[in-house]
Amino acid sequence: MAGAKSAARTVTIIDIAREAGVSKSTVSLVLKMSPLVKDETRQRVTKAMDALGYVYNRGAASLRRSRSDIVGMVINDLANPFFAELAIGIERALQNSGFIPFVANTAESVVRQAEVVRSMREHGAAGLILCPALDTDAAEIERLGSGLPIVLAIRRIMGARASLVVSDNVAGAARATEHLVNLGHRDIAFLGGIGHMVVFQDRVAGFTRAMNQAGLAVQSSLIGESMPTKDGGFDAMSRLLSVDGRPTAVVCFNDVVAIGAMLAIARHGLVAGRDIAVVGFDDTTEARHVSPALTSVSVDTGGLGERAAQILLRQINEGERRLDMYTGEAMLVVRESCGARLGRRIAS
Amino acid sequence: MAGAKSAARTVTIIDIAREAGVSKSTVSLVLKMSPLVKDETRQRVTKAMDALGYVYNRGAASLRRSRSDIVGMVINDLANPFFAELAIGIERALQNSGFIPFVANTAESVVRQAEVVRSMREHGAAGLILCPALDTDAAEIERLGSGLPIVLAIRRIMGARASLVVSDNVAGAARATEHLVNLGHRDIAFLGGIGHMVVFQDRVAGFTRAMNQAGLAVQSSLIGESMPTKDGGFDAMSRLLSVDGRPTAVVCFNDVVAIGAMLAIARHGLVAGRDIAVVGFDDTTEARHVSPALTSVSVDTGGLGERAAQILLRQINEGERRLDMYTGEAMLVVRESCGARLGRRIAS
DNA sequence: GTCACAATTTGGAACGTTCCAAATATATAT
DNA sequence: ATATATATTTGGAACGTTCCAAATTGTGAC
Repeated sequence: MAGAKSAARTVTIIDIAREAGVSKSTVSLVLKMSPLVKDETRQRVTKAMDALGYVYNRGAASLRRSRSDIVGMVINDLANPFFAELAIGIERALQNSGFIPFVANTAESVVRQAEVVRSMREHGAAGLILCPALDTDAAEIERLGSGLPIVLAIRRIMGARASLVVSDNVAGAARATEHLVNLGHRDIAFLGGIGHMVVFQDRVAGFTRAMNQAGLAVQSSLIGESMPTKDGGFDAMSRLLSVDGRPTAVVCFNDVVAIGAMLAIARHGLVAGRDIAVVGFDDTTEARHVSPALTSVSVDTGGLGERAAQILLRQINEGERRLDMYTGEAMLVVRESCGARLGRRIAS
Repeated sequence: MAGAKSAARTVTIIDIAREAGVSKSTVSLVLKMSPLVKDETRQRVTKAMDALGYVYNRGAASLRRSRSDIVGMVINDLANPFFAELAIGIERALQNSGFIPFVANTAESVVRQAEVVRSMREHGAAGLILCPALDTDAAEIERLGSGLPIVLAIRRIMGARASLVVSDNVAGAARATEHLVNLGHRDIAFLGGIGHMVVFQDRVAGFTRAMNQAGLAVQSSLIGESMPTKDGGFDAMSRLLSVDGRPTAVVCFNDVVAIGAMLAIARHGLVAGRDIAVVGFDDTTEARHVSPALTSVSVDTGGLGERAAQILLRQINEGERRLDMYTGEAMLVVRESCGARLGRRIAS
């Protein structure tokens, strides 16, 4: 169809102009939907455009207008469903904004992170949504972001001057803990995550607050750090189980840790939700899929992403210098792994 | 630090030239690592660059050279860990190629797919890796891709003129089926997937071939279509279980379907791997995380992604018109859900 | 037919880079 | 010193768009 164009020189606005018998300026006006151009002209131009198979050159355009329609989205671990959901939320919110996201995965590498951010800047990104890699500090953020609007998502970074979208980790962990307390648990452990992550600190803080409010002490032996992965959760739980006076319930750093922990529980011949109550954090889709289904703190991941996008857009469009901060609500979703559904209350 | 530049006009190659006392051409040479420029000059220039905080404008560059370093990556469902892994594989292979991926999620919408592809072309993408949305046909591919190198991943599309990277669905399904046959199963069902997906057809073909080779008939009642989701798998399995003469084993369209099926099995008071053997397809990370661990056909997802990227790069760099096709090997990974680990052979 | 005004259309001159042909500097041989 | 070759450097002229000020066309009133 359409006759084989051989040499394939790119079709430009000027070719269209010639074909439609107008000037390039007019074509440009048509392109930007200007109300200035007469209807009949507009039609002639659009006809010429798809006759020649024109494709708009955004690069050239943003060179001239010196602003682009690209926003960067830098994710520390796309393989993690939690961050994938976040990314999708961001994309959704960007849908009709006139901006298009540039996604990159850093795999928790600060080096790679610097590379991709640099590349995004070189491509003229108008702003950045960043889920910082594990060892990113405020100085690094400053270095990376200098000048362009940037919103940090999920991982708070002490001292960083940037907008922020996080979930209410303290309240969420507290709520999960309270729930376990109400079910009659007294010996409750916190499992997984590494000490220098702010998210970890926040969640432990919530845990501790709820424990104290219930008049319970938090012994340091009941806070078991680990990598925030399934294997980490498995190991940490195994350690906990091999010791006398094991807890009757655990609040986990996140869902993957919780799932690892449940595996360890099963490996010890115990049943999660019956012998030991487990609750996770983030409420990823996996939480629903494991068996027993995981009770988890839901943070409306997609919603956080959308919010991050909105904040970024506002910052870009209004040239706001003010830093924004949004804390998403955390709700407990009760399923089976905490034992509540069994009507069972495990006394200490 | 670095003194507040107020008006923030962008720093260009020309500013650098002035600062370093050379011409813009020289700066350009430095930028492209040309061996032509004298070492001492090069140093002066680089110094000027980070003194002024220069950031390269790739847009302008690719306008002039009329080729960009962007490749598009269009994924039908990023929330699905399988495709997320694929995406990561692609990104990894692109890492040091000088190209940077532009990722977009279509959420199985053909409309959205057309939009994002268009946007990528407007941004000058040099090529495209496309995991087509569900209802994409050859004509649509033609429309979208016309002109630029494009490789289709995972989902084959009848009649589409494009390079292709898929896993060996026929052999994989056959292998899974044989395994069940060897364990003594006679009544084996195929579960999940929808009839007009080519992937479905291929996997059913492999299933049928293996059954026939074992002298077993495939009754149509034993092929249960469903959406390729957890819920779909749950429903299809439930249907199967409520009927007399239920199968003793099921080959599932993919892992999510299998996980849904296992849920249904549990709901019926049965145990997957003991009462009914289940095998999945794709071997996503989830397969390892469920309990009982899911036996699945592994397709080296990341590897497929890398291969797709390689093919695309070759096509771009060598301007090859020839269409490439790669079929990734499919291996069975035996875990618990098929019962093999129990040493148990379920007689029919 | 002329005037004033609104509605359309239109040539350049940017935007920040690369590329080419040509200029200049440096080294080497005479 | 001169000629020759080699190593560096350098002005434009693109690339495909937008924007501005100015030109052209159309309309209605006189």
